[in-house]
Amino acid sequence: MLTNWLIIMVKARKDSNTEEKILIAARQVFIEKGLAGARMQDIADRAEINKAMLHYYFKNKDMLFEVIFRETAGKLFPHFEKLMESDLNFFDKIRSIVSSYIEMIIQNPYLPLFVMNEMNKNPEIGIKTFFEAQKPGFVKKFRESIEENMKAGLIQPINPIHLIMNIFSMCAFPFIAKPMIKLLTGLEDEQFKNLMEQRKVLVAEFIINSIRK
Amino acid sequence: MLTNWLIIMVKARKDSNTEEKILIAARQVFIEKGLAGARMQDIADRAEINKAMLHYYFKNKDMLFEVIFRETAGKLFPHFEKLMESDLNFFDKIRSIVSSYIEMIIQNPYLPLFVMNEMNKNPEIGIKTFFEAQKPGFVKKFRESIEENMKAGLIQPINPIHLIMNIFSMCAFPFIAKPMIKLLTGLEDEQFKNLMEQRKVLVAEFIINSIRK
DNA sequence: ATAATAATTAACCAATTGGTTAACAAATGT
DNA sequence: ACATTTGTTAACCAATTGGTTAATTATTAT
Repeated sequence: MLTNWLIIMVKARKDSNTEEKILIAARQVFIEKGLAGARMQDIADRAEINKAMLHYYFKNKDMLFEVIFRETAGKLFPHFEKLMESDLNFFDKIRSIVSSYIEMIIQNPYLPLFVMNEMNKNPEIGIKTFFEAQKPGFVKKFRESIEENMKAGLIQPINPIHLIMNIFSMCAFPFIAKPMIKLLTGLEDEQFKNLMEQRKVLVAEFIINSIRK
Repeated sequence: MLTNWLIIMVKARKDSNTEEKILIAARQVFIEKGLAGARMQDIADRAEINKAMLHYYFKNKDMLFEVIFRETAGKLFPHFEKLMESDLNFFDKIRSIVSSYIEMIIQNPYLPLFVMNEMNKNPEIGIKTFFEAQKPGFVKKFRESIEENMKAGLIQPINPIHLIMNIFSMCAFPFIAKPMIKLLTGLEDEQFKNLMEQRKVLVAEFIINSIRK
C-alpha cells in the first residue's frame, strides 16, 4: 500500500517536474523546426510553463539546444561495438546492424534529418568534441572485421568506408527523403511504414548479395 | 569591334542586373541557412542592393524562397526519362544514372540536404504542385524497365521502389552526412571528394552485383 | 525636350524575438 | 516559528525581423 502510493507520487512528481517538461517540449520543437525556426515561447507553451523558466533552468536558447542535440545525436550515432565483438559471422552482424538501426529510425523518424541538418548548418564546437569522444569504437572495429573477412576470401574486396556508407545510406536516407518519396510514388504513411519494415531484412540481403563471393 | 563592344555591354548589363544579383544572393543564403534562418538584409547585403529591391522584385520572403526552391528542387529531381528510353541495357542505364546523378551532386553538394529539409519542414502546397507536374516520367519508366528485366530473368526479383530507394540513397546520403562522416573517419575535404568521385562507378557496380542473376 | 514610367534609396514601422527583472509563492533547513 | 533558499510569475526591454513609404534618380517613349 505504502509502496504503491510512493511509486505514484514519484511518478506524478516526475511528470510535473518542470525541467523534464521543458526537455520534452524542447525536443519536439527543435526537432520539428530546427534551431533557427524554434521559438522559446513555443517551447514554453508546449511545456505549459512560464518562459522565464527556460532561462532559469537552461540559461539560454543555445544551451537548451545543445542539451537536446547531444542526447539526440547520441541516439543516431551507431553504437554496435559489443555486437561487432560477438561471435556472429560477418553477414549476420550486418543483418543485425541493419535491422536494429532501421528499427531505431522507425521509432525516431525525424532524428536523421534533424542531426544532419544541424551539423551542416552549425559547424560549431561542442558538437564536434562530443562526437570525437565516441569515435574510435564502431568504425574501427567494423573496418577490421571487413578486412579480416576479405582476407579470408569470404567477401569481395571493397573499401570499408564505402561499404559503411552504403549500409547507413540505405538505412537512413529513405526517412530523410520521405516527403519526396511520397510525392513520387503516391504512397500513404502506412504503406511507407510497411516498406520501411520490409527494409529491415531487405537492405541487409541486398548488401550481402553484393559483397558475397 | 562593334560586336565585341556589344557583347561586353550586354554581359556587363546582365551582371549588374539587380534581379539576377538578388537571385544569386538568395540562392546562397537560403541554401546555407534555410528558409527560417535566412535574413532578407543578409540577402540584400550579399547582392549589394537596397533591401527594398527584394520586395520590389519578389513581393516578400516566401515568394523569393519559392523561386529559389523551385529551381533548386528541379535540379535535384531525377530526370532520366530520355535515358530510360535509350537502347542501353539495364545495367548500363544504372551505370549512367548513378554516375551523372553523383556528378550533379558533386557540383551542387548542398542541394539534397536543402531540398529534403525544406520539404520536411514546409509540407505546404506550391511545392507539391510543382512536383506532381513532373511525377509520371522517370519513376514509371524505371519501374517498367525493372519488371521487364525481371521477367526476362536477367535480374533477381526485387520491389522496384526498394531498388530506386537504394540507388538514390547511396548517391545522395553521403553528401547529407558529410560532417558526420568527416568526424567519424577523420577525412579531409579533398579525400572526401575523391571518395565521392570513386562512388560514381563503385555504387553502380555494387547495385549490379546485388541484383544480377 | 518633356512627360511618363521604372528603378533605387533611406528612413521608418509594427510585430516578433530572446532575454531580464522585481515581486511573489513554495519549499526547506534550523 | 522563522529565515533562507528555490521555484514561478507577469510585466517589461532592447534588438532584430520582414515589410512599407515617400521622395529621388534613371530610363524610356513621344
